[in-house]
Amino acid sequence: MKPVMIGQLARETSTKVTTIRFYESIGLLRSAPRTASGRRTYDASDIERLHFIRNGRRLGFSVDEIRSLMGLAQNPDQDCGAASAIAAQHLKDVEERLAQLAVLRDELAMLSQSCTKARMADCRIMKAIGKGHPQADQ
Amino acid sequence: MKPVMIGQLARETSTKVTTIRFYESIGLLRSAPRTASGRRTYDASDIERLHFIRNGRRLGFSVDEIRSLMGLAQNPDQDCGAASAIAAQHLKDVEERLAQLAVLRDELAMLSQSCTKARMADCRIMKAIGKGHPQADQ
DNA sequence: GCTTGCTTCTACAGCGACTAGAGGTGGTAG
DNA sequence: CTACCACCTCTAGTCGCTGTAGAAGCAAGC
Repeated sequence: MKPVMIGQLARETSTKVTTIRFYESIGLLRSAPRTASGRRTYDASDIERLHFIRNGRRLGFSVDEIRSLMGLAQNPDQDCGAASAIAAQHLKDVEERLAQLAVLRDELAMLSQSCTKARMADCRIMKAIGKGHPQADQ
Repeated sequence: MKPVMIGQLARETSTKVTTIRFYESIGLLRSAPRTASGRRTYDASDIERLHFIRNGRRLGFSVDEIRSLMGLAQNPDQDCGAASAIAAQHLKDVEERLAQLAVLRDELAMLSQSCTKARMADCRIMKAIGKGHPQADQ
């Protein structure tokens, strides 16, 4: 019930103090009320909100997406179509990156396998990376 | 044989002009010799070098890794153990990211599936992201 | 009341790998 | 001669933080 200071909030949400201040500076968290000596104080709703942000980030949502989601939550009676659309789009993005990364991995695996422990000048890895033009000495 | 200007180099390597200048500024490309009027000129070896850089980047190597690889290539008689170590490490990193991303995808897929087209206030997606603390109104 | 040591404060710079823009010069084609 | 493009430099912005410097607040022990 009683308000906590920034360090306590940081501990409870596994967030760095500097990150909390950063979130405030970009308007993701409200401007926290201050004590007489200027220290930020937080209540239960701030903790909740920061949990939401951190979980959102952990799930790979951008700050802007999180901002949108929290904005949508302001209208509790609206249906959640917009929110689920954001989540669906994000899932699609992640799936795409996953596919790209898998291609990359295969390419790198081939590269690594091709190594014959040669001299640098004959290294297949170097040749593979340098491809695009056959080697022209000098 | 004849030297080319930056635009031509950009076209041949599918690189933006600004990126080429950026690579020069960070020492990834040499300081290109200039014409009388101050324009950069490039020869075949620059094209080759830039191909190497672009392919390396496409494969996800960091600029520093590329720098190291190109540095190693200066000693053509050394064996390529160091180069293949860089590649192997990078492959490992990619595999790790891939695994993390797969976990993320699964989590997001569950999230998306859980949507019941409810009011925002009852949205399961929002609740799942906000987890960490049960909702306390106000 | 003084010191110690932790927490908090502000303000700003830095990361990586570019990208974009402003504002200007050089060279050439019609 | 003028229009147009390619090129130049320099600076700032992107994203999501992280780290630093230097000052001040605050509780506890002596």
